[in-house]
Amino acid sequence: MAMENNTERFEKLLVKNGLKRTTPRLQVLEILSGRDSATSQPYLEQVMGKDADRVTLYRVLQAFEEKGIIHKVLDQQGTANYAICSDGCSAHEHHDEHVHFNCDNCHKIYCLDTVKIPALKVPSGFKVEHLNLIATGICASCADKVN
Amino acid sequence: MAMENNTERFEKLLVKNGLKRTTPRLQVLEILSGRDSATSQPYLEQVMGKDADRVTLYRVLQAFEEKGIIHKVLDQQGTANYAICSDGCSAHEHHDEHVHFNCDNCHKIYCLDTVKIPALKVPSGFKVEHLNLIATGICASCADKVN
DNA sequence: GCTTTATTTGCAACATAATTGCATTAATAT
DNA sequence: ATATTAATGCAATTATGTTGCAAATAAAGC
Repeated sequence: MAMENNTERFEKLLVKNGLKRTTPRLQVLEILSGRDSATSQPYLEQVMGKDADRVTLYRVLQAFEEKGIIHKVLDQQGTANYAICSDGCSAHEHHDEHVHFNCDNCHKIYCLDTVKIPALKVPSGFKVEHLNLIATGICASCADKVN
Repeated sequence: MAMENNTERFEKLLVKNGLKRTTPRLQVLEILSGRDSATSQPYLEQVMGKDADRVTLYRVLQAFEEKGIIHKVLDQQGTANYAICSDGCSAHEHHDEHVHFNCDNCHKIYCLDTVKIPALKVPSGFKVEHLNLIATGICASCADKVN
């Protein structure tokens, strides 16, 4: 049980990014870290309840995204979902070019960190900066339940 | 100049899909067909102006999408953009699994019909139904202008 | 061409989501 | 402990999307 305390880790993360250690921010990090898939903005709003103003949540998420602490994935409905970035991310370069999987059944969004997006041939003249691949279908967990 | 008139083509397209030939519908088809990239809902709204109600536009786009006449692409901001489907599309199966290119400069969305999405290896258990790949960067036209 | 039928539109009302300005509060530095 | 700066919460506003319904319009039948 010598593992570092979550809150401690998050506090360091905030300081490192020049953000103050505030309650709403720690709360968001706690929630996001406790989930195995990306978390939708509406869900966050619901869980935080009256603990934080809706506006604050918007601003916290925006700040985190700018600093590269979290990354945003839009699902097929255009709803924003957020997940904590792996260590490779930074304010200047998000290494979030892994595939996201949007389950049609449970609507969770999984970051498939291990699946890299294959290189792409585009028409000449186009300069690709980022790739964003969302797969939809049935996730492993939902497929299991059917059996 | 023996080429078939646009309006005529569109009227046939509507009838074929069991939709009545109405002014707002023809207008939307005209606008979409006159552009080299997908068209955002807000832009359509602006161009149509008071010619059509906002609600009508929503319904026209929805009907077209259901029939497979157009397809929707969400850009990186989650805004809906629409493009006329290539002939392979139908109500039951959209053959829109080509790459979309979202220009960071002009914000246009191009359908790169010629670029196919490469097959993908996902973790076992996940069943992929559809793939959706959006590349962002600078489009050929914007890259040209810089020179 | 006129009438009937069914679809489509436009309006109004409503619901939801997102943004902005500003005063108050809270966190860090001195 | 105080000063300084950042962050929050509230109120107001704007944008975005949805629903029900009456009026208008398109296609079909006479």
